[in-house]
Amino acid sequence: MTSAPVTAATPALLRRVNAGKLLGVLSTAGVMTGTGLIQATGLTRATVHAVCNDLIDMGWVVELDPGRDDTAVGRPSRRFEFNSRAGYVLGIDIGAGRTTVLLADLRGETLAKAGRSLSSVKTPAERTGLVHEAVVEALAVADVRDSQVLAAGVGVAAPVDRAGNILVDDEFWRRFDTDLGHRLTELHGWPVLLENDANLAVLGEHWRGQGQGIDDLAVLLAGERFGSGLMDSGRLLHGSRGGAGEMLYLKLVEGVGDTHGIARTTRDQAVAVLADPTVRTRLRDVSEVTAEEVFAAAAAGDEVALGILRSVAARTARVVATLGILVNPELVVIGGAVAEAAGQLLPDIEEQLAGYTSTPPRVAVSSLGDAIVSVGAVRHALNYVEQHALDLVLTRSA
Amino acid sequence: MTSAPVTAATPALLRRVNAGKLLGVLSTAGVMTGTGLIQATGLTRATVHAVCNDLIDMGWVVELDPGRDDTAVGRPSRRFEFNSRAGYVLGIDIGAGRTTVLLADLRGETLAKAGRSLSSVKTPAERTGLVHEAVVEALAVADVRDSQVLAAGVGVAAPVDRAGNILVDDEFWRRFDTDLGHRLTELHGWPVLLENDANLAVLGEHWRGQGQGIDDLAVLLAGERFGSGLMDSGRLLHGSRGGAGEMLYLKLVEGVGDTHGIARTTRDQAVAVLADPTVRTRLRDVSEVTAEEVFAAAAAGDEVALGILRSVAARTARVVATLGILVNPELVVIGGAVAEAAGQLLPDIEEQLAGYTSTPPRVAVSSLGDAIVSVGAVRHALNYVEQHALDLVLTRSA
DNA sequence: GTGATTAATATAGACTCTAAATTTAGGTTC
DNA sequence: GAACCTAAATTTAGAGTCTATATTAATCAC
Repeated sequence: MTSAPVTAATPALLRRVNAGKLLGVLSTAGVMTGTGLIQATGLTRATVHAVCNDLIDMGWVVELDPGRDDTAVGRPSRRFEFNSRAGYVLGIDIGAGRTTVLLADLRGETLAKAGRSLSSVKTPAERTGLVHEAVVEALAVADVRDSQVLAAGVGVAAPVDRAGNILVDDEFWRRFDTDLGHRLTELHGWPVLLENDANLAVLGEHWRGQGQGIDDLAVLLAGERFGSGLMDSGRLLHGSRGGAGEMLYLKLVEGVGDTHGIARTTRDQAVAVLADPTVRTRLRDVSEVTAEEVFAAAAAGDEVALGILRSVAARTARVVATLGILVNPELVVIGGAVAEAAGQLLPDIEEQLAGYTSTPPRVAVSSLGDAIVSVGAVRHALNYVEQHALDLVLTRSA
Repeated sequence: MTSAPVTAATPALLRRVNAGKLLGVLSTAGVMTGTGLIQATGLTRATVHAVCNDLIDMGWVVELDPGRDDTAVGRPSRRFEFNSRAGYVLGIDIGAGRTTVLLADLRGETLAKAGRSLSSVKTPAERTGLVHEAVVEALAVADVRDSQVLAAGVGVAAPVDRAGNILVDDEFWRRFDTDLGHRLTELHGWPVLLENDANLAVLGEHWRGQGQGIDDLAVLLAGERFGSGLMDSGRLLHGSRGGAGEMLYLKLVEGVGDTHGIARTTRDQAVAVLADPTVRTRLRDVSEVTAEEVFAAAAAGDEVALGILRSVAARTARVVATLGILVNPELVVIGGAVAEAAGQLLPDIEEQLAGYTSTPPRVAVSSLGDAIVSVGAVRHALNYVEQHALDLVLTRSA
């Protein structure tokens, strides 16, 4: 009835539980004394020391010179610190036009970043090759070897089931390498954890973005196409085929009609307006009509641009409303290529949103920029490492 | 890092874990021998016996006369059985027009059922009074006392947060007694677990309905108003203010426009059609136009009624499509007052659904009838009991 | 009855934790 | 620099839990 581990509970399980707890405290706190750990965990000194010795042997914890925290009375404490260099993780974003690789230590601090454009990619093999190049570059910058990488989180713009399989249902994604994960493992040896990009985005925002401390959270990737990642009670929603957060239903939403994101809609509307030669706007002066140009013109007071943005905001509000009502997050974070500029839209979006529900979610704009997916990928990899910490054998060279 | 209990793990935790595991096996299996439990849990005979003795002392398990399973060789085994009468639970559905109470044993078998019409209720106190009456009746029928009831699950048609608070945002619900839970606890003494009715419906379908074994599940209550309960990976979605599954977004969905359910829409469309005196249909013969009459007429081949149902099916398909795409359940179960009749709509709904997504959820009609919420309420109460089994003190009179 | 078979019971040992007594490594004070 | 103070480390004893193995018990077959 009560949930229980799969195997029988033997005395060794206690040590495992307590080691996990202690490691959890150490991984989020800084340097800690034995006494500090006693207070944080409720364990006895004898146990704390025994567990710490185990963790030191395993390589997860290092012991510093004895010392004290200013107040200097009594025998100096043993001081323990999480060994954030016991291993490394990779966070890889494989987008339509670009791949971004982050290398991080076990605290999630970024040690290196590398990227490659994928816009000219023709075959899956080419794409894998460029990802490989970026990974090699990132590892080289930080002087980290493959054997020290404990896991890699990889985000792709396709549904991914809970087992990490890329599910391709439409023609577009058939051009994608669904075996990407195995290829990377073959090349480098580390475990590859595939996940949908919007799902990783919500992990990223929950960890290091606007959604910190908010366990009912949605992220709306709003660049060229709308996509969303959903979190309820701190847990990522997946759906039966990895499709949770899929936005195709927008075709059925009045005033939306398709899954085009903010950037694309802004561009399309600008082009449509400019087709009328009598319309006067500074948008005529730009060499190419892009969303950025429209945002800039609006910021400069151009009435036509402002009108377009009002319309885009109204449309976005409807998207947020549907998500907000059905899934009921506390906060919806708007991310993706246009996130920064989308700040201009916020007041309009919030105003419109109030018209659809009396309990609208809060809306914020991502501060993670184009790293939103790769940061989430790092978090995804760290989750895996934390889950398996006591089973992993570290390469003790670190 | 690894999830761990709040308190420090002491040797007593092992016994707790193993007791929980053993109780879980016993509560789902029937009579089990010591050897059977050894195989099911991986524990040693010594441990199994020690734990069983504990559980017998606590009242959760009863020991039968030694005996054997046909194959008769060797010393007879001790035989253990989950004591499904160690306590009882209530499942209470408080709907707009009616309250239904189920009394069940700890295996979830229904022992008594009672109900009261709430259609003439004017005040919260009256409603509570009628619920109380129904509870008293159910307990009396099965000769169960309040002190033997371990928990009651209560479903209401309002958002309920994770702490069990009814959240009233609109005027309609202000007429509801948001303090209902405390009133019932005062009256009877047992813990009251409030939950949204559609959320309970999905628990019910997952437990004893069409959704058994399906962990990504949605239930669409489709009677007078659409409401939904969502489950991802076996876990109920709540949202930040208990609003997950809220259908108000349907106002924004083309071809839907409001949250009216199948019964109401069917009725409304029939009335609209009949307003044209030139239309010939057997619906003119009925004394009052109801959804049931339209379904019956359609079943009898009435073209006008069939046309209405096609339209209602198309509308319902859009509702299912939005849910199915965004949350991606494996199965959507249609429940509520019209569930049985809605079987007629299934082929149309499925056909339309295929037009909206290439990976539509399966659609089924609930077989739990009007007990869908109360059955879920029983499951909700049982979940609570299982969670707290080893902390509860049973009234040993049972 | 005697033997075979299966399970219960008893005993010894290992691992984990807590709790309390003892020792240690610094400071401070005179 | 010796005596004292303090907080932490270390040691020791004890209790709870599990496994593993040996012993005993109950039943059936012959």
